[in-house]
Amino acid sequence: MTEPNRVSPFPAPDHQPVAGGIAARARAAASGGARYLAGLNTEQRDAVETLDGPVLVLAGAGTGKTRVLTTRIAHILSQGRARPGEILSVTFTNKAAREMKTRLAEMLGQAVEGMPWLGTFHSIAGRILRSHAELVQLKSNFTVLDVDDQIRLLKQLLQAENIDDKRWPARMLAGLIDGWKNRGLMPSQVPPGEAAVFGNGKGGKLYASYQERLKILNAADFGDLLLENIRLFREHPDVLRQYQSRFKFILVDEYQDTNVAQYLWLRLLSQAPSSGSSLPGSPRPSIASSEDGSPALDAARRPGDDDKSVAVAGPAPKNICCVGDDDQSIYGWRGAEVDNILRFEHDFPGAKVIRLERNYRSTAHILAAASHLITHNEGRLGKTLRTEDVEGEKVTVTGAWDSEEEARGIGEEIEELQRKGEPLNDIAILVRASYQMREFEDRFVTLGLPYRVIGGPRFYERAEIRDALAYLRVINSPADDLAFERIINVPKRGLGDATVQMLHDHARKRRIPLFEAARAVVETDELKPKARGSLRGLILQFERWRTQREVTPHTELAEIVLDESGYTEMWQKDRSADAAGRLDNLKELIRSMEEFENLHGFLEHISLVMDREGAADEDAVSLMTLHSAKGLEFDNVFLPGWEEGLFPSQRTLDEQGRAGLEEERRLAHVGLTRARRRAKIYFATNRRIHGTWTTTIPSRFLDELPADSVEITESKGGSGWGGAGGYGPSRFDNVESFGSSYSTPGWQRAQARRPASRGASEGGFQEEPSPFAGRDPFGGSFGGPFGRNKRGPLTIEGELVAKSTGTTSEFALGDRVFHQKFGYGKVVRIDGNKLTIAFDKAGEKKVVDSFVERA
DNA sequence: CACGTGCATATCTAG
DNA sequence: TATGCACGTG
Repeated sequence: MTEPNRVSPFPAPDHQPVAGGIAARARAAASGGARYLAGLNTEQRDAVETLDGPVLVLAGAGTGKTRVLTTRIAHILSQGRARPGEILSVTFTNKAAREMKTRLAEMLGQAVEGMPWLGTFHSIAGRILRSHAELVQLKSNFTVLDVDDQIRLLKQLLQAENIDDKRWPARMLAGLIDGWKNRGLMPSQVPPGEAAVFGNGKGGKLYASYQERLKILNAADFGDLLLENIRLFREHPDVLRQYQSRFKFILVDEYQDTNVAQYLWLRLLSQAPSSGSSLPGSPRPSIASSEDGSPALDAARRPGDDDKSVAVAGPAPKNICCVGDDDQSIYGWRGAEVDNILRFEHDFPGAKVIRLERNYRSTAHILAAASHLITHNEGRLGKTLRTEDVEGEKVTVTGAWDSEEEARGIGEEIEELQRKGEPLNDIAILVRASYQMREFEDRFVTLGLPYRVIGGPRFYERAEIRDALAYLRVINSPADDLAFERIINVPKRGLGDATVQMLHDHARKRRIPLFEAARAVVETDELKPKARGSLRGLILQFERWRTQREVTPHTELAEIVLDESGYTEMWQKDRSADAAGRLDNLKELIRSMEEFENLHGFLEHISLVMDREGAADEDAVSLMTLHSAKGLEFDNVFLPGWEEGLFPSQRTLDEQGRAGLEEERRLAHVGLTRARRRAKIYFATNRRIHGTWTTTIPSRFLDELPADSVEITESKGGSGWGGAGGYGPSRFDNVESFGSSYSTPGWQRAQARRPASRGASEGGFQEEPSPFAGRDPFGGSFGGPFGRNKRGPLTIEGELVAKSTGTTSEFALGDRVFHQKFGYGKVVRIDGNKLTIAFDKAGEKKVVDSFVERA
């Protein structure tokens, strides 16, 4: 604080009073000659310093996007252009929001408590909605429904309408409704043709009644958080104006992923407060009349002014800055509109477009491969990434006979890297579809190679977490029917469908909540004595918990509830493999409750911000889908499964045609650009699809890589068919049948390298047993594509275990053990540090002893 | 009502 | 192949 006198004009932000104020600290930092600007390149600096008017920052992969965003915020603050509470900064994921907060804190020197409007689209929209809930027929304590609740509710509606939910699954309707909401459509705005496709023309009506039900339940789904927010703004211009003048600056991360609803929301907020009367009506309005008073933040207007005086001071500039990369738009299927970013200059006239093209992440070869690949897309804004890094290793392309060999090859390469001292944390395997992961998991388990799966079911989507939350929700609001219904018979209490149906009927007739209905029904003889007693017991328990709530801390209460309800016991008794993990999750849930003031506060935020962040300290290979890899980077990246049908996915091609292909290509681009030093692509000639082996052809994307940056290598795990590795015999040999696409230099070389003596050129491998089946040099089975001897005698696997210690195992034959993935089992064979275990559920498996513990 | 069996089905997946 | 769900039986 070199200039303490300048601190006083800045009242602490309205929401989170912070001693010392971020703005003040930022400005103090700035007084040292804007140190935060040092180290930025010209474009980055331009992106940070262009504060007035709309700005689109096209930030290619690895060009320092987050850095620009956070520095820009620091810059705004230090220039005194706005207070922390006047900057709206939106991201898609909690993770991204957290990261920005952390980086900002580093930059400004302390925890960032004072950025109340930095968050995800949903959390911010939800927060605005809560302050004005009554204007959209909700109460401020409305519940945010998760997908499960949503489905349950829709099922009820389908039943009421007598629609066969087999022909018309609730899931499908949920998808449609979600899609409509993503596009900003209220029930009345859905094109009649579209509404009719579901349930013999009842789709639109169902959507409408679903919305009605939500209001009655005082609930909103994720889509509503934005959609209702838009409605709020449209129907109450005064409220809109309030936010328009509050937010002096808007920043948007990953703009290419925004959907129409988010676009509309941003557009409303980014308009000047006084022109708020002309509201967008159509989903894609163009902003007329904005050239007039665009930039011009009056130099006289300092942030010391309060909102009111600013509003009077004249039209606020549309200081919106969107950062994104059209080449990384991979969520089209989720409603994202690449169009939003492609049309930015049109939507925000006078916009300045800044391209960040200097890549700080990857070596030249990797970057060349990724850039060249992506040029095959047509609809793009166009960027040319460049690097000053070394050339590095070429991108490798390796063919494997089948997916098992692929996994073996990658496993071996990883062990080689490991021997060279490469940390496993710097290695990732990125797959197109999650089912590809299994093969790698199996392989790593046998190798004793630590790995972690990123993505998958999110923490709060897990059944045990939602069950636990449902108990708490019922305690918190007795009228939460969906929660009550969820746990009424969990654990089993003998209260099945019949009972629930009865309660429903009663509740509907009397127009009372289910819980209320239950209370009434137990006083009657309508239920059998057993069910009645059981239900009464449950009601009494809830009433007791509600009383306890007044005197017990909420974390403790949660423990009591889980305990007394028998829920914990239910999982303790469960002997399935994941039961232990579920109990851990419950503990984790209770631990996370500590961060909140009370039960109510916890529940209000839970569905929006719960994230599981697994223990990441351990050194392990990361395994994830390409989608969940976005935003991450690793030194070494393996990209298996580059085959037609799988990648690009046939289904995407069928459903989306050319657009689908382009999105798949962007996915490939994302995959490659995750790599800092090594990118290794694999494809298999044979892959099992739903149980049957199919011969595949290499992905067309391989042909789109620049020959100069690619090296064709042999599979390291290729001992399977004579150690030759190379390319599997397939119809692929018949180049003519694929036209010219396989005549690229890379392929010619690939062809040339193939062992001619193998003479495996006649197709038809799908039907005929491979001539090489069983011919592996170790005399064992090689687990070829025909599935024989899959779990045969000791194979070469044994030799691949790099870290066999030679010490004898601490386990004895017959020991009862537990394994994270396979559950409980008995040791039936010991071989050094490798155990063969007969698992109760998973059958016989060979694992390394460090992966099991005594049960 | 709880449990077992048979059958259809099969991407990616934020909030 | 494997999982989830819808139905039928004990």
